[in-house]
Amino acid sequence: MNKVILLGRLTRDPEVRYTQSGKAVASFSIAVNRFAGGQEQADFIPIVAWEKLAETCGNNLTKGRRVLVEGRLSVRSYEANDGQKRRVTEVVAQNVEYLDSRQTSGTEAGNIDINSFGKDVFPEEEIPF
Amino acid sequence: MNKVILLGRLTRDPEVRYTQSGKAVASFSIAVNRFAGGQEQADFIPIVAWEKLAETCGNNLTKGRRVLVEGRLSVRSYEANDGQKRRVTEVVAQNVEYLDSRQTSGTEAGNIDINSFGKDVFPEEEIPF
Amino acid sequence: MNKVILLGRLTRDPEVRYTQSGKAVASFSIAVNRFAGGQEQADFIPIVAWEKLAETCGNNLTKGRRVLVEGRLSVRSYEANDGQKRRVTEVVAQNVEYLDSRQTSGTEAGNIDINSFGKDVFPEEEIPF
Amino acid sequence: MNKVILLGRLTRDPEVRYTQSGKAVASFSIAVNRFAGGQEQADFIPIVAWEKLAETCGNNLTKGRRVLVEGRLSVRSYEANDGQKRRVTEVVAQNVEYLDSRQTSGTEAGNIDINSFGKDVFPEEEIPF
DNA sequence: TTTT
DNA sequence: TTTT
Repeated sequence: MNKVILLGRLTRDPEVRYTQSGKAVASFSIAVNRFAGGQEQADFIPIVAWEKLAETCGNNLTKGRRVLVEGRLSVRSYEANDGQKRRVTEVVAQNVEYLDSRQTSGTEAGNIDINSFGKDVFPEEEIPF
Repeated sequence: MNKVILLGRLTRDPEVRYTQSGKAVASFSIAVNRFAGGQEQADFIPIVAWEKLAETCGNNLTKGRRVLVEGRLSVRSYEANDGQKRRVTEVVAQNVEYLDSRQTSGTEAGNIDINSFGKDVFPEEEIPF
Repeated sequence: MNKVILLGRLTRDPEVRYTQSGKAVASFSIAVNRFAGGQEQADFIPIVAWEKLAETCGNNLTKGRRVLVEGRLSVRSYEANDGQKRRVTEVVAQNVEYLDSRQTSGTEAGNIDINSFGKDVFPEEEIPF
Repeated sequence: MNKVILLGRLTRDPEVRYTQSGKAVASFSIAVNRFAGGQEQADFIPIVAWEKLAETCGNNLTKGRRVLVEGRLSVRSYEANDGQKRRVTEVVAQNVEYLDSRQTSGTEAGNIDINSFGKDVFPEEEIPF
Protein backbone atom coordinates (compact mmCIF):
# COMPACT_ATOMS: atom_id res chain seq x y z
CA MET A 1 0.00 0.00 0.00
CA ASN A 2 1.18 3.42 -0.99
CA LYS A 3 -1.68 5.82 -0.47
CA VAL A 4 -1.77 9.61 -0.27
CA ILE A 5 -4.83 11.78 0.30
CA LEU A 6 -4.48 15.55 0.14
CA LEU A 7 -6.89 18.45 0.35
CA GLY A 8 -5.50 21.72 -0.98
CA ARG A 9 -5.57 24.51 -3.54
CA LEU A 10 -3.67 24.74 -6.82
CA THR A 11 -0.78 27.20 -6.58
CA ARG A 12 -0.86 27.69 -10.38
CA ASP A 13 -2.63 26.44 -13.46
CA PRO A 14 -1.69 22.89 -14.37
CA GLU A 15 0.89 22.48 -17.09
CA VAL A 16 0.11 19.72 -19.57
CA ARG A 17 2.92 18.20 -21.61
CA TYR A 18 3.16 15.13 -23.80
CA THR A 19 5.75 12.38 -23.83
CA GLN A 20 7.30 11.27 -27.09
CA SER A 21 4.83 8.43 -27.26
CA GLY A 22 1.97 10.90 -26.89
CA LYS A 23 0.98 10.32 -23.27
CA ALA A 24 -0.38 13.43 -21.55
CA VAL A 25 1.26 14.50 -18.27
CA ALA A 26 -0.16 17.26 -16.10
CA SER A 27 1.95 18.92 -13.39
CA PHE A 28 0.80 21.24 -10.67
CA SER A 29 1.32 21.95 -7.01
CA ILE A 30 -1.21 22.23 -4.24
CA ALA A 31 -0.92 24.15 -1.01
CA VAL A 32 -2.08 22.01 1.89
CA ASN A 33 -2.73 24.09 4.99
CA ARG A 34 -2.22 23.03 8.55
CA PHE A 35 -2.05 24.67 11.92
CA ALA A 36 1.26 24.40 13.73
CA GLY A 37 2.71 26.50 16.51
CA GLY A 38 -0.46 28.55 16.70
CA GLN A 39 -0.34 29.69 13.11
CA GLU A 40 -1.34 28.48 9.68
CA GLN A 41 1.35 26.90 7.58
CA ALA A 42 1.31 25.37 4.12
CA ASP A 43 3.02 22.44 2.50
CA PHE A 44 3.46 22.87 -1.23
CA ILE A 45 3.14 19.47 -2.75
CA PRO A 46 3.94 18.61 -6.37
CA ILE A 47 1.29 16.54 -8.15
CA VAL A 48 1.59 14.68 -11.42
CA ALA A 49 -1.30 13.18 -13.40
CA TRP A 50 -1.08 10.94 -16.45
CA GLU A 51 -3.14 10.33 -19.59
CA LYS A 52 -6.89 10.88 -19.34
CA LEU A 53 -6.66 12.26 -15.81
CA ALA A 54 -3.94 14.66 -16.98
CA GLU A 55 -6.24 15.97 -19.66
CA THR A 56 -9.27 16.46 -17.41
CA CYS A 57 -7.02 18.24 -14.90
CA GLY A 58 -5.64 20.47 -17.63
CA ASN A 59 -9.13 21.25 -18.87
CA ASN A 60 -10.87 21.82 -15.57
CA LEU A 61 -8.43 23.06 -12.98
CA THR A 62 -6.99 26.51 -12.52
CA LYS A 63 -4.90 28.27 -9.93
CA GLY A 64 -6.74 28.64 -6.63
CA ARG A 65 -9.17 25.76 -7.11
CA ARG A 66 -9.59 23.39 -4.23
CA VAL A 67 -9.11 19.69 -4.87
CA LEU A 68 -9.09 16.40 -3.05
CA VAL A 69 -6.29 14.31 -4.50
CA GLU A 70 -5.86 10.58 -4.05
CA GLY A 71 -2.63 9.10 -5.28
CA ARG A 72 0.64 7.43 -4.46
CA LEU A 73 3.95 8.82 -3.35
CA SER A 74 6.69 8.47 -5.94
CA VAL A 75 10.41 9.04 -5.46
CA ARG A 76 12.57 9.17 -8.57
CA SER A 77 16.30 9.73 -8.86
CA TYR A 78 18.03 11.53 -11.71
CA GLU A 79 21.43 12.91 -12.53
CA ALA A 80 21.50 16.71 -12.27
CA ASN A 81 23.48 19.00 -14.60
CA ASP A 82 26.29 19.18 -12.05
CA GLY A 83 26.62 15.40 -12.15
CA GLN A 84 24.99 15.02 -8.75
CA LYS A 85 22.20 12.60 -8.10
CA ARG A 86 19.06 14.40 -7.12
CA ARG A 87 15.67 13.09 -5.98
CA VAL A 88 12.23 14.08 -7.23
CA THR A 89 9.38 13.34 -4.88
CA GLU A 90 5.86 13.85 -6.10
CA VAL A 91 2.36 12.51 -5.73
CA VAL A 92 1.11 10.56 -8.72
CA ALA A 93 -2.60 11.34 -8.77
CA GLN A 94 -5.02 8.45 -9.24
CA ASN A 95 -8.17 10.46 -8.66
CA VAL A 96 -8.94 14.17 -8.35
CA GLU A 97 -12.20 15.60 -6.99
CA TYR A 98 -13.04 19.26 -7.56
CA LEU A 99 -14.38 20.85 -4.41
CA ASP A 100 -15.70 24.26 -5.29
CA SER A 101 -18.10 25.56 -7.88
CA ARG A 102 -16.81 25.99 -11.37
CA GLN A 103 -15.53 29.56 -11.59
CA THR A 104 -16.46 29.78 -15.30
CA SER A 105 -12.80 30.42 -15.91
CA GLY A 106 -11.86 33.01 -18.52
CA THR A 107 -8.32 31.78 -18.83
CA GLU A 108 -8.65 28.23 -20.02
CA ALA A 109 -6.23 26.06 -18.12
CA GLY A 110 -2.93 24.70 -19.51
CA ASN A 111 -3.19 21.85 -21.99
CA ILE A 112 -0.55 23.11 -24.40
CA ASP A 113 0.54 20.40 -26.79
CA ILE A 114 4.24 21.02 -26.74
CA ASN A 115 4.74 18.63 -29.62
CA SER A 116 3.34 21.29 -31.88
CA PHE A 117 6.35 23.45 -30.98
CA GLY A 118 8.88 20.67 -31.26
CA LYS A 119 10.39 21.35 -27.85
CA ASP A 120 10.10 20.35 -24.22
CA VAL A 121 9.43 16.81 -25.23
CA PHE A 122 10.58 14.47 -22.52
CA PRO A 123 11.48 10.82 -22.82
CA GLU A 124 9.00 8.53 -21.11
CA GLU A 125 8.95 8.74 -17.31
CA GLU A 126 11.80 11.25 -17.37
CA ILE A 127 10.06 14.49 -16.61
CA PRO A 128 11.88 16.48 -13.96
CA PHE A 129 9.50 18.52 -11.88
CA MET B 1 -6.18 16.78 5.06
CA ASN B 2 -2.69 15.55 4.48
CA LYS B 3 -2.66 11.81 4.91
CA VAL B 4 -0.15 9.17 3.89
CA ILE B 5 -0.43 5.43 4.46
CA LEU B 6 2.49 3.21 3.50
CA LEU B 7 3.25 -0.47 3.85
CA GLY B 8 6.91 -1.34 3.46
CA ARG B 9 10.15 -2.65 4.93
CA LEU B 10 12.93 -0.69 6.61
CA THR B 11 15.98 -0.38 4.38
CA ARG B 12 18.20 0.15 7.42
CA ASP B 13 18.00 0.49 11.20
CA PRO B 14 16.42 3.74 12.32
CA GLU B 15 18.78 6.51 13.36
CA VAL B 16 17.72 8.38 16.48
CA ARG B 17 19.08 11.85 17.13
CA TYR B 18 18.12 14.59 19.56
CA THR B 19 17.49 18.26 18.93
CA GLN B 20 19.14 20.88 21.12
CA SER B 21 15.98 21.08 23.15
CA GLY B 22 16.11 17.34 23.71
CA LYS B 23 13.37 16.13 21.35
CA ALA B 24 14.03 12.70 19.87
CA VAL B 25 13.92 12.34 16.07
CA ALA B 26 14.08 8.99 14.33
CA SER B 27 14.89 8.73 10.63
CA PHE B 28 14.61 5.73 8.42
CA SER B 29 13.52 4.75 4.92
CA ILE B 30 11.07 2.12 3.86
CA ALA B 31 10.94 0.27 0.60
CA VAL B 32 7.38 0.18 -0.72
CA ASN B 33 7.00 -2.40 -3.43
CA ARG B 34 4.70 -2.24 -6.38
CA PHE B 35 4.23 -4.04 -9.67
CA ALA B 36 4.77 -1.96 -12.77
CA GLY B 37 5.58 -3.02 -16.29
CA GLY B 38 5.36 -6.68 -15.33
CA GLN B 39 8.04 -6.45 -12.67
CA GLU B 40 8.44 -5.52 -9.04
CA GLN B 41 9.70 -2.02 -8.31
CA ALA B 42 10.30 -0.18 -5.08
CA ASP B 43 9.89 3.37 -3.90
CA PHE B 44 12.31 4.28 -1.15
CA ILE B 45 10.51 6.69 1.09
CA PRO B 46 12.12 8.68 3.90
CA ILE B 47 10.26 8.61 7.21
CA VAL B 48 10.74 10.83 10.21
CA ALA B 49 9.23 10.28 13.65
CA TRP B 50 9.33 12.64 16.62
CA GLU B 51 9.48 12.33 20.39
CA LYS B 52 7.88 9.28 21.96
CA LEU B 53 7.18 7.68 18.59
CA ALA B 54 10.82 8.28 17.61
CA GLU B 55 11.95 6.40 20.66
CA THR B 56 9.68 3.42 20.21
CA CYS B 57 10.76 3.20 16.56
CA GLY B 58 14.41 3.34 17.59
CA ASN B 59 13.87 0.67 20.22
CA ASN B 60 11.74 -1.73 18.22
CA LEU B 61 12.49 -1.46 14.54
CA THR B 62 15.40 -2.85 12.61
CA LYS B 63 16.37 -3.16 8.96
CA GLY B 64 14.04 -5.47 7.08
CA ARG B 65 11.07 -5.18 9.40
CA ARG B 66 7.71 -4.56 7.80
CA VAL B 67 5.67 -1.62 9.02
CA LEU B 68 2.42 0.15 8.27
CA VAL B 69 3.07 3.88 8.56
CA GLU B 70 0.42 6.55 8.87
CA GLY B 71 1.61 10.13 8.60
CA ARG B 72 1.62 13.33 6.66
CA LEU B 73 3.68 14.48 3.72
CA SER B 74 6.09 17.26 4.56
CA VAL B 75 8.08 19.39 2.14
CA ARG B 76 10.82 21.59 3.59
CA SER B 77 13.17 23.92 1.75
CA TYR B 78 16.70 24.68 2.75
CA GLU B 79 19.75 26.42 1.33
CA ALA B 80 22.35 23.90 0.15
CA ASN B 81 26.11 24.38 0.45
CA ASP B 82 26.27 25.64 -3.15
CA GLY B 83 23.79 28.39 -2.31
CA GLN B 84 20.99 26.62 -4.17
CA LYS B 85 17.59 26.05 -2.68
CA ARG B 86 16.89 22.38 -2.23
CA ARG B 87 13.75 20.56 -1.11
CA VAL B 88 13.43 17.77 1.45
CA THR B 89 10.32 15.66 1.14
CA GLU B 90 9.57 13.14 3.83
CA VAL B 91 6.70 11.46 5.61
CA VAL B 92 6.24 12.60 9.19
CA ALA B 93 4.97 9.47 10.93
CA GLN B 94 1.97 9.79 13.23
CA ASN B 95 1.54 6.10 13.85
CA VAL B 96 3.61 3.01 13.09
CA GLU B 97 2.32 -0.56 13.30
CA TYR B 98 4.79 -3.47 13.32
CA LEU B 99 3.65 -6.22 11.01
CA ASP B 100 5.85 -9.20 11.57
CA SER B 101 6.87 -11.17 14.58
CA ARG B 102 9.63 -9.78 16.77
CA GLN B 103 12.84 -11.21 15.38
CA THR B 104 14.42 -11.23 18.87
CA SER B 105 17.04 -8.96 17.41
CA GLY B 106 20.61 -9.37 18.57
CA THR B 107 21.65 -5.95 17.32
CA GLU B 108 19.59 -3.55 19.34
CA ALA B 109 18.32 -0.78 17.09
CA GLY B 110 19.58 2.81 17.01
CA ASN B 111 18.65 5.13 19.84
CA ILE B 112 22.07 6.68 20.28
CA ASP B 113 21.93 9.87 22.33
CA ILE B 114 24.21 11.99 20.25
CA ASN B 115 24.26 14.64 22.89
CA SER B 116 26.51 12.41 24.90
CA PHE B 117 29.08 12.81 22.12
CA GLY B 118 28.59 16.51 21.73
CA LYS B 119 28.12 16.35 17.95
CA ASP B 120 25.47 15.99 15.27
CA VAL B 121 23.14 18.18 17.25
CA PHE B 122 20.72 19.91 14.93
CA PRO B 123 18.76 23.07 15.57
CA GLU B 124 15.03 22.44 15.89
CA GLU B 125 13.26 21.37 12.71
CA GLU B 126 16.49 21.72 10.74
CA ILE B 127 17.52 18.16 10.21
CA PRO B 128 18.46 17.45 6.59
CA PHE B 129 17.67 13.89 5.66
CA MET C 1 -5.38 0.31 11.31
CA ASN C 2 -9.01 1.18 11.04
CA LYS C 3 -9.31 4.25 8.88
CA VAL C 4 -12.26 5.81 7.09
CA ILE C 5 -12.22 8.95 4.95
CA LEU C 6 -15.51 10.28 3.61
CA LEU C 7 -16.51 13.34 1.63
CA GLY C 8 -20.21 14.13 1.77
CA ARG C 9 -23.05 16.41 2.81
CA LEU C 10 -25.03 16.35 6.04
CA THR C 11 -28.52 14.95 5.49
CA ARG C 12 -29.80 16.79 8.60
CA ASP C 13 -28.57 19.01 11.40
CA PRO C 14 -26.41 17.16 13.92
CA GLU C 15 -28.10 16.05 17.10
CA VAL C 16 -26.05 16.57 20.24
CA ARG C 17 -26.81 14.53 23.34
CA TYR C 18 -24.96 13.99 26.60
CA THR C 19 -24.13 10.76 28.37
CA GLN C 20 -24.85 10.43 32.08
CA SER C 21 -21.26 11.30 32.82
CA GLY C 22 -21.64 14.47 30.76
CA LYS C 23 -19.77 13.53 27.59
CA ALA C 24 -21.16 15.17 24.45
CA VAL C 25 -22.13 12.94 21.53
CA ALA C 26 -23.09 14.32 18.14
CA SER C 27 -24.91 12.16 15.60
CA PHE C 28 -25.53 12.92 11.96
CA SER C 29 -25.51 11.24 8.58
CA ILE C 30 -23.72 12.24 5.44
CA ALA C 31 -24.64 11.46 1.88
CA VAL C 32 -21.60 10.29 -0.05
CA ASN C 33 -22.19 10.38 -3.79
CA ARG C 34 -20.77 8.03 -6.33
CA PHE C 35 -21.38 7.17 -9.96
CA ALA C 36 -22.52 3.64 -10.62
CA GLY C 37 -24.35 2.17 -13.58
CA GLY C 38 -24.23 5.50 -15.40
CA GLN C 39 -26.07 7.38 -12.68
CA GLU C 40 -25.38 9.11 -9.41
CA GLN C 41 -26.05 7.16 -6.25
CA ALA C 42 -25.61 8.01 -2.60
CA ASP C 43 -24.53 6.09 0.45
CA PHE C 44 -26.03 7.48 3.64
CA ILE C 45 -23.46 6.96 6.34
CA PRO C 46 -24.06 7.49 10.06
CA ILE C 47 -21.39 9.51 11.85
CA VAL C 48 -20.81 9.88 15.55
CA ALA C 49 -18.51 12.41 17.20
CA TRP C 50 -17.56 12.61 20.88
CA GLU C 51 -16.70 15.32 23.39
CA LYS C 52 -15.07 18.49 22.04
CA LEU C 53 -15.48 17.37 18.42
CA ALA C 54 -19.15 16.66 19.11
CA GLU C 55 -19.61 20.19 20.32
CA THR C 56 -17.86 21.89 17.42
CA CYS C 57 -19.90 19.75 15.01
CA GLY C 58 -23.10 20.71 16.83
CA ASN C 59 -22.15 24.37 16.75
CA ASN C 60 -20.89 24.63 13.20
CA LEU C 61 -22.58 22.10 11.00
CA THR C 62 -26.03 22.16 9.49
CA LYS C 63 -27.95 20.11 7.00
CA GLY C 64 -26.48 20.38 3.53
CA ARG C 65 -22.96 21.34 4.55
CA ARG C 66 -20.13 19.48 2.94
CA VAL C 67 -17.56 17.85 5.16
CA LEU C 68 -14.47 15.70 4.93
CA VAL C 69 -14.64 13.18 7.75
CA GLU C 70 -11.74 11.11 9.01
CA GLY C 71 -12.58 8.40 11.50
CA ARG C 72 -12.79 4.73 12.26
CA LEU C 73 -15.43 2.16 11.50
CA SER C 74 -17.24 0.88 14.56
CA VAL C 75 -19.59 -2.08 14.81
CA ARG C 76 -21.61 -2.46 17.99
CA SER C 77 -24.14 -5.12 18.91
CA TYR C 78 -27.18 -4.57 21.04
CA GLU C 79 -30.34 -6.40 22.02
CA ALA C 80 -33.40 -4.97 20.21
CA ASN C 81 -36.87 -4.64 21.75
CA ASP C 82 -37.93 -7.92 20.11
CA GLY C 83 -35.08 -9.70 21.88
CA GLN C 84 -33.09 -9.98 18.67
CA LYS C 85 -29.46 -9.01 18.45
CA ARG C 86 -28.99 -6.11 16.10
CA ARG C 87 -25.82 -4.43 14.84
CA VAL C 88 -25.07 -0.71 14.69
CA THR C 89 -22.38 0.28 12.25
CA GLU C 90 -21.18 3.85 12.27
CA VAL C 91 -18.13 5.97 11.64
CA VAL C 92 -16.60 7.42 14.79
CA ALA C 93 -15.23 10.76 13.61
CA GLN C 94 -11.71 11.73 14.65
CA ASN C 95 -11.50 14.84 12.54
CA VAL C 96 -14.01 16.86 10.51
CA GLU C 97 -13.09 19.53 7.97
CA TYR C 98 -15.75 21.96 6.73
CA LEU C 99 -15.56 22.38 3.00
CA ASP C 100 -17.82 25.24 2.04
CA SER C 101 -18.21 28.77 3.21
CA ARG C 102 -20.13 29.36 6.41
CA GLN C 103 -23.74 29.85 5.37
CA THR C 104 -24.46 32.20 8.31
CA SER C 105 -27.09 29.73 9.36
CA GLY C 106 -30.38 31.04 10.77
CA THR C 107 -31.28 27.77 12.41
CA GLU C 108 -28.53 27.19 14.89
CA ALA C 109 -27.60 23.55 14.87
CA GLY C 110 -28.47 21.00 17.55
CA ASN C 111 -26.56 21.17 20.81
CA ILE C 112 -29.49 20.56 23.08
CA ASP C 113 -28.38 19.55 26.53
CA ILE C 114 -30.86 16.81 27.16
CA ASN C 115 -29.84 16.57 30.77
CA SER C 116 -31.72 19.80 31.35
CA PHE C 117 -34.90 17.98 30.29
CA GLY C 118 -34.18 14.84 32.24
CA LYS C 119 -34.77 12.51 29.29
CA ASP C 120 -32.98 10.82 26.44
CA VAL C 121 -30.02 10.22 28.64
CA PHE C 122 -28.16 7.17 27.49
CA PRO C 123 -25.79 5.01 29.48
CA GLU C 124 -22.20 5.35 28.34
CA GLU C 125 -21.42 3.89 24.92
CA GLU C 126 -24.99 2.72 24.58
CA ILE C 127 -26.46 5.17 22.18
CA PRO C 128 -28.48 3.47 19.45
CA PHE C 129 -28.29 5.36 16.18
CA MET D 1 -14.40 10.10 -1.64
CA ASN D 2 -15.43 7.02 0.23
CA LYS D 3 -12.31 5.26 1.42
CA VAL D 4 -11.78 2.58 4.02
CA ILE D 5 -8.46 1.02 5.03
CA LEU D 6 -8.47 -1.86 7.49
CA LEU D 7 -5.83 -4.13 8.91
CA GLY D 8 -7.17 -7.28 10.50
CA ARG D 9 -7.52 -11.05 10.56
CA LEU D 10 -10.18 -13.19 8.92
CA THR D 11 -12.62 -14.59 11.48
CA ARG D 12 -13.52 -17.45 9.13
CA ASP D 13 -12.77 -18.73 5.64
CA PRO D 14 -14.29 -16.59 2.90
CA GLU D 15 -17.53 -17.79 1.40
CA VAL D 16 -17.73 -17.48 -2.37
CA ARG D 17 -21.12 -17.40 -4.04
CA TYR D 18 -22.25 -16.54 -7.55
CA THR D 19 -25.01 -14.22 -8.68
CA GLN D 20 -27.49 -15.41 -11.28
CA SER D 21 -25.48 -13.64 -13.94
CA GLY D 22 -22.39 -15.52 -12.81
CA LYS D 23 -20.52 -12.83 -10.93
CA ALA D 24 -18.44 -14.14 -8.02
CA VAL D 25 -19.01 -12.61 -4.57
CA ALA D 26 -16.80 -13.37 -1.62
CA SER D 27 -17.92 -12.60 1.94
CA PHE D 28 -15.85 -12.66 5.06
CA SER D 29 -15.31 -10.73 8.26
CA ILE D 30 -12.12 -9.39 9.69
CA ALA D 31 -11.34 -8.68 13.33
CA VAL D 32 -9.67 -5.30 13.63
CA ASN D 33 -8.02 -4.90 17.00
CA ARG D 34 -7.61 -1.73 18.97
CA PHE D 35 -6.68 -0.72 22.48
CA ALA D 36 -9.40 1.02 24.45
CA GLY D 37 -9.85 1.39 28.18
CA GLY D 38 -6.54 -0.35 28.84
CA GLN D 39 -7.53 -3.54 27.06
CA GLU D 40 -7.63 -4.99 23.58
CA GLN D 41 -10.93 -4.87 21.78
CA ALA D 42 -11.98 -5.98 18.32
CA ASP D 43 -14.35 -4.65 15.69
CA PHE D 44 -15.74 -7.40 13.49
CA ILE D 45 -16.18 -5.88 10.08
CA PRO D 46 -17.97 -7.55 7.18
CA ILE D 47 -16.12 -7.46 3.87
CA VAL D 48 -17.47 -8.19 0.42
CA ALA D 49 -15.39 -8.65 -2.73
CA TRP D 50 -16.65 -8.99 -6.28
CA GLU D 51 -15.58 -10.83 -9.42
CA LYS D 52 -11.88 -11.46 -9.91
CA LEU D 53 -11.01 -10.13 -6.46
CA ALA D 54 -13.69 -12.41 -4.97
CA GLU D 55 -12.04 -15.39 -6.58
CA THR D 56 -8.51 -14.58 -5.49
CA CYS D 57 -9.80 -14.03 -1.95
CA GLY D 58 -11.62 -17.34 -2.03
CA ASN D 59 -8.53 -19.11 -3.32
CA ASN D 60 -5.91 -17.54 -1.09
CA LEU D 61 -7.44 -16.50 2.20
CA THR D 62 -8.33 -18.61 5.17
CA LYS D 63 -9.46 -18.01 8.73
CA GLY D 64 -6.80 -16.28 10.78
CA ARG D 65 -4.87 -14.72 7.91
CA ARG D 66 -3.96 -11.10 8.24
CA VAL D 67 -4.96 -8.74 5.46
CA LEU D 68 -4.81 -5.07 4.58
CA VAL D 69 -8.11 -4.18 2.93
CA GLU D 70 -8.77 -1.06 0.90
CA GLY D 71 -12.36 -0.43 -0.07
CA ARG D 72 -15.44 1.69 0.28
CA LEU D 73 -18.16 1.73 2.87
CA SER D 74 -21.51 0.60 1.55
CA VAL D 75 -24.89 0.90 3.25
CA ARG D 76 -27.79 -1.00 1.72
CA SER D 77 -31.39 -1.16 2.89
CA TYR D 78 -33.66 -4.11 2.55
CA GLU D 79 -37.05 -5.25 3.79
CA ALA D 80 -36.71 -7.90 6.49
CA ASN D 81 -39.07 -10.86 6.88
CA ASP D 82 -41.03 -8.99 9.56
CA GLY D 83 -41.68 -6.16 7.09
CA GLN D 84 -39.19 -3.88 8.80
CA LYS D 85 -36.53 -1.99 6.92
CA ARG D 86 -33.10 -3.16 7.94
CA ARG D 87 -29.66 -1.85 6.98
CA VAL D 88 -26.63 -3.82 5.82
CA THR D 89 -23.32 -2.06 6.23
CA GLU D 90 -20.23 -3.60 4.76
CA VAL D 91 -16.91 -2.73 3.22
CA VAL D 92 -16.71 -3.40 -0.51
CA ALA D 93 -13.09 -4.37 -1.03
CA GLN D 94 -11.19 -2.81 -3.90
CA ASN D 95 -7.83 -4.24 -3.01
CA VAL D 96 -6.63 -6.88 -0.55
CA GLU D 97 -2.99 -7.38 0.46
CA TYR D 98 -1.96 -10.59 2.25
CA LEU D 99 0.34 -9.83 5.16
CA ASP D 100 1.68 -13.09 6.46
CA SER D 101 3.44 -16.00 4.90
CA ARG D 102 1.35 -18.53 3.07
CA GLN D 103 0.44 -21.21 5.60
CA THR D 104 0.43 -23.92 2.93
CA SER D 105 -3.16 -24.53 3.94
CA GLY D 106 -4.48 -28.08 3.99
CA THR D 107 -8.09 -26.96 3.87
CA GLU D 108 -8.38 -25.15 0.59
CA ALA D 109 -10.50 -22.03 1.08
CA GLY D 110 -14.12 -21.57 -0.04
CA ASN D 111 -14.85 -21.01 -3.71
CA ILE D 112 -17.80 -23.34 -3.93
CA ASP D 113 -19.83 -22.76 -7.07
CA ILE D 114 -23.28 -22.90 -5.58
CA ASN D 115 -24.81 -22.94 -9.02
CA SER D 116 -23.77 -26.54 -9.30
CA PHE D 117 -26.16 -27.28 -6.43
CA GLY D 118 -28.96 -25.13 -7.74
CA LYS D 119 -29.42 -23.22 -4.48
CA ASP D 120 -28.32 -20.11 -2.65
CA VAL D 121 -28.34 -18.15 -5.87
CA PHE D 122 -29.01 -14.52 -5.14
CA PRO D 123 -30.41 -11.88 -7.45
CA GLU D 124 -27.84 -9.24 -8.39
CA GLU D 125 -26.75 -6.95 -5.59
CA GLU D 126 -29.22 -8.60 -3.24
CA ILE D 127 -27.00 -10.64 -1.04
CA PRO D 128 -27.83 -10.22 2.62
CA PHE D 129 -24.75 -10.60 4.76
C1' DT E 1 -20.60 -16.54 14.96
C1' DT E 2 -15.80 -14.30 15.69
C1' DT E 3 -9.13 -13.32 14.51
C1' DT E 4 -3.87 -13.38 16.80
C1' DT F 1 22.75 4.05 0.28
C1' DT F 2 18.46 0.60 -0.17
C1' DT F 3 13.82 -3.94 2.00
C1' DT F 4 11.64 -9.23 1.23
